[in-house]
Amino acid sequence: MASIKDVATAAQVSVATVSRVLNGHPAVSPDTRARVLATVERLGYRPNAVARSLRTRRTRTLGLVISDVLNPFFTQLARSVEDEARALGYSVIIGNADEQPAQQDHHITTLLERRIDGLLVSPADGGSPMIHDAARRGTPMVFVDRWIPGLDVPVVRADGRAAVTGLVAHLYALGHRRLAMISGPATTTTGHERVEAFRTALREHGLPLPAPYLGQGDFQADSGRRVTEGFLRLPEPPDAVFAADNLMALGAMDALHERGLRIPQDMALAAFDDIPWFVHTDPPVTAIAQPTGDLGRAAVRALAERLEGRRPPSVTLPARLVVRRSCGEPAADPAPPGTP
Amino acid sequence: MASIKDVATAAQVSVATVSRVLNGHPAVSPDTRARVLATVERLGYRPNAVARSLRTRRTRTLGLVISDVLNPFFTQLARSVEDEARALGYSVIIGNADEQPAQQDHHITTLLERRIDGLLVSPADGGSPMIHDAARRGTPMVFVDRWIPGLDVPVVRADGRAAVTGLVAHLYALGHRRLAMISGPATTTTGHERVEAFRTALREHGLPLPAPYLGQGDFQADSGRRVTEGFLRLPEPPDAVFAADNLMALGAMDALHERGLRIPQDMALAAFDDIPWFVHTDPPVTAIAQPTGDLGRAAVRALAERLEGRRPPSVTLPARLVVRRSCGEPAADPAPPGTP
DNA sequence: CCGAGGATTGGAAACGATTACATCGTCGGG
DNA sequence: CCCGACGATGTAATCGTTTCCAATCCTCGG
Repeated sequence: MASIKDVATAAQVSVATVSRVLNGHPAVSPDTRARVLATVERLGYRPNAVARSLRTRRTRTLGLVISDVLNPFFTQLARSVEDEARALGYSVIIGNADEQPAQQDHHITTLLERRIDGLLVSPADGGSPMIHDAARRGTPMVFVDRWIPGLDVPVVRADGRAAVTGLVAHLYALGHRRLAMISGPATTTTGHERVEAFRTALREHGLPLPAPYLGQGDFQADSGRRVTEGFLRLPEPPDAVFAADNLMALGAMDALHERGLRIPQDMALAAFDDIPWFVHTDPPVTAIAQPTGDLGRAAVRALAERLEGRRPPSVTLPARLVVRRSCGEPAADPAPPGTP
Repeated sequence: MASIKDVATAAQVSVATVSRVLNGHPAVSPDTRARVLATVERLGYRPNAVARSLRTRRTRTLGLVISDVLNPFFTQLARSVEDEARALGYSVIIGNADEQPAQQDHHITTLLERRIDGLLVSPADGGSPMIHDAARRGTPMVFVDRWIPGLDVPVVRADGRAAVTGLVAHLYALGHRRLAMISGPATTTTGHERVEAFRTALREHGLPLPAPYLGQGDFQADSGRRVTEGFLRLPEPPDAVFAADNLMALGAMDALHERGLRIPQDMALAAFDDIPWFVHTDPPVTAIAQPTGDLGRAAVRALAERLEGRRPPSVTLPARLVVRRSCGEPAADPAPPGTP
């Protein structure tokens, strides 16, 4: 493959001049520029980003480590991250941790070896030594959605507490009193936070959250199914289940359908994270929607600021309740009454 | 950040020796090795993959250009590609074309500049000059799912024709006679091929495919909705619709639900591409399932072979019909009667 | 006791760009 | 008429590795 030297030779100029033309440096005479460009075209020359990065010590690449590509929430996030990054002139390398800390660390390692300019992470666990390490060494970093407490790293996330409160009120109003929850891993901030919000909201309505009504999931569909089956075996099963993410809600639906139970008559169901398919499920699922696109874009912008030397603040955006039919009657139409 | 030179100095050896230790070269004495490794550890040294790639002219990175990250089919594909690539020691950079040739070319350009070792593409259109160019220059390349005719590039894909025939038979058996289709862009091979398979299958049953019953979509949900609305405005609307991908099927469901029409009583619906959510929609959607994971893995293996200098053959795997309830009664259980 | 040959190790040349600095005309002002 | 400045270009160092080749030091057989 042709190198800058080949172009220089063919155009009868020095490599410095070719480089200047390619980088739009002003100090090049118009006809030299034209000659170089013509030669570039003729040889089909493509600059070698590897060499360029070695010299400039910048790759114009961002790393994004997410916990699960198959989760539509993260897919949408990745999508908006990529869009915004492209607009800012960056490429994105996505690493899928699959909710496994080991894989997450593998990705972080290779991303750092590749000398990405900055890192966007939604940590799969609370204490990855690799992330601590990266943060300590000053890798420009921003957390999205989930974060690790105690690190001086900006966090871009949605606050679902108000929406959870709204959801509990909604369930209460519909007559549900035995509310259960399928939680995410306690090691993730979102896993922990959503449970706390739920517990608090229940307390405000004078409802308990007995231990058997709090099932431990791992944000994957199977765990939702397993926990739901556990609920159903209880002497007094809950009459409403709140899943801490969309995949576990899916698992819960599986379990209920399998037993021939109807939603919401036999059991109400709600989920954290809204996804396009929730409109089409049977019944449509009431969910708490995060402003996913905004999260991704804000995270990239924050990271870009860090790369320019500034210290961007954390960003918290509101989530909102989207009422559909999986908790009971109302829902004349899918217009969201939740927080704005 | 510490470089190999720093390690060499600190360990009192030459950079050559450090490099040998790092690459597992045998000609290093055990205690030198130990000393170097200790130093690496102490300094927290991370090899610079950029410099390494410049020297070795390999990046151990594969590029994957897909047409739409939000489409679960491609997400799953990306997932399996990444898994297999990781197993083979490669990283993957994903580029999302969003069904836009311009964005596709942008991604291919930057991937080539980054000197990825090989390229996996599911082209968004039929004639991208950029792809032709890359192929002509000998970039190791493999097409997945979609391909561009006339290029000497291996194709890894699923053949849906048998399954489409099965689907039409299924619809016919259920009494549907006015079958319509929402097709993908004619410029994509899959778009074209699925229509032809459908048309052929109809002919075998003595059914016509009148022009108004063939709606042009673009593989995105909105187009499915739009085309379906068109069908409904026809003097004699179809009684069954086959969408050429899952997103357009989603759009079709939207359109039908909005008008208060029931599936399958008012209109049967089937889709190409099976996705986890089709089990939970109202009603569950009959679909043609591609062996997505196998496709991704086979594609990576083919590309890896090309990188080792061999010339892997194209691979075609069968798709199969998964009968659910969106076309009519039967479906005692979701066991697929289609092709094996 | 000597040279061959193996085991270790170091020196230095790439890889393909960017960029500080030097060079060389040319030209306008004093 | 001379000088400093400016515009256009070239030279060469540099980024952090890998790897070819040579040098060194032993060990051992003859």
